[in-house]
Amino acid sequence: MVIKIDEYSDVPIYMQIRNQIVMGISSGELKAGEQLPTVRALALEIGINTMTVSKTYQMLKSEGYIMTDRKNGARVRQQIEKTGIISDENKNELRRIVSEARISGVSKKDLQKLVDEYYAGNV
Amino acid sequence: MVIKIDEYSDVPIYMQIRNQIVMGISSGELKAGEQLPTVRALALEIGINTMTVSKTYQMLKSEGYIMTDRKNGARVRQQIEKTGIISDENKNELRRIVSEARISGVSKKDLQKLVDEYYAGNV
Amino acid sequence: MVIKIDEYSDVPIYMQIRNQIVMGISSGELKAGEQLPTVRALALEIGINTMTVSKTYQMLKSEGYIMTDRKNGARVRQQIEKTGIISDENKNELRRIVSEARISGVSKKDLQKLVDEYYAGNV
Amino acid sequence: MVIKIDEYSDVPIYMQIRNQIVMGISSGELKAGEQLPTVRALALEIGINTMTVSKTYQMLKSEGYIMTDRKNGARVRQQIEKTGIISDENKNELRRIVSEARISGVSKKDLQKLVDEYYAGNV
DNA sequence: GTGGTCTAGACCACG
DNA sequence: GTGGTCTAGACCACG
Repeated sequence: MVIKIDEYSDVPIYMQIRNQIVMGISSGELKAGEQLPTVRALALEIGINTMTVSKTYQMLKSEGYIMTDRKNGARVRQQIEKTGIISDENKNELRRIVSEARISGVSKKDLQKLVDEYYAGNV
Repeated sequence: MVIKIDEYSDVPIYMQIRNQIVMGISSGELKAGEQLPTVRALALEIGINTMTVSKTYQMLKSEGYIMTDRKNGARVRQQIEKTGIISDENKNELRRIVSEARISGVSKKDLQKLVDEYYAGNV
Repeated sequence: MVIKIDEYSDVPIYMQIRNQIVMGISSGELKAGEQLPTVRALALEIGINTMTVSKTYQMLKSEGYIMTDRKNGARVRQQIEKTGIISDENKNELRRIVSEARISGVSKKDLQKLVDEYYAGNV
Repeated sequence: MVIKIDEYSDVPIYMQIRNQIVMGISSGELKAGEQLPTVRALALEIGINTMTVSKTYQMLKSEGYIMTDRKNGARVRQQIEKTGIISDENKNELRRIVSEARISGVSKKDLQKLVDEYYAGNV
């Protein structure tokens, strides 16, 4: 899986990586149990500091998306907890995005289509 | 329209206000041409620095949501440009949210329902 | 509140600080809403790097014990969520400690007395 | 006695094994003088490196929980020293756990009940 | 070889 | 002035 950093983005690098990995898991590009690159390898590949990647992995770990062990590096968790809940923060963000789209004249249908695509993972 | 600041949120205050005004416009709570409170009044009401509100208004203006004139203060724009486009940033955020929801076991139907509600503005 | 670091401990520094702040909140030494020292001030006082203190504050924040904002620094949260639950990790640790104490010939009464004291916060 | 490794835990494997053996001794599941599996056998059973088990046994030996001889392998010690003392580290950990539980709204009674259960060994 | 921790130092946005 | 992010570099325990 290829991680791409947008250096002009306001989203911190460690968060950009985190988001792409989460989207990779959701789309199936990253399978359960699959090995992630080592901290050093990913840092080298992206051209950033190992601490930054480390921060990403610790975040993903505390969120329950991945597990790390010193022998094998990081792997996608086999069983990610299915709470069935959308966080208040994400609801708020979703509402903001939908609102902005609506004002810009985007139809509800187009929005729904986008959600469909992202949910299916064919992006 | 009542603005509520979440002091626990990581979203900067000026952005929280901006988002609530945008959502107000989308839902129809704020009509086209409607007067917004003065920077000073809003700052006083929320209990924050006038600079922060000023930053919000400048942002809303540059985004084309509101217009300001010396006589009447800030008003919601009559004609907000309908580009029919969702920004790449918002698409990315939407995809992230959908991905996280999907992994958490939220059904596509529930997601679509949420989008419906936010689009309709009955929140 | 005075933070003391044991440099010979296996517990990471950021965790030692975190633990002492949590115990301070529990004992009432740190009141709800009370200001914590700034990242820089605490780092200087303890003689460690600001990053390490920053890590502590971010952890306490994500755990819901404190809140941070750029204007006022860090403060103990007013409302800490009362789940009424002891984490599996803590249960395991507790069981380990009780087991070791029991083997060493510590009476159950003495253990209970210790729990009493720690619960009351008179330490 | 069955040893179970939690691969998601931050506790090192050699420590997880050590803790389970100590808890086994405390609960009576492992009797004084009882034979422990050989390093090789246990490593094979758990599916880990022999070095890791070896580290566990060395630790248990230096702590006075087991003794090893060339002929019989490792055995639970007949006379484990009853100092009647809880180490400062364990006291600190206990205090941390009690503090976290208290903040979470766990009653002292529930905590004491847990200590009772762990002390009795009916877990 | 792996992730985890820590330092010294820097720059940034928010307010 | 505040917390947040990032770098370059180092050392450590685990396995």
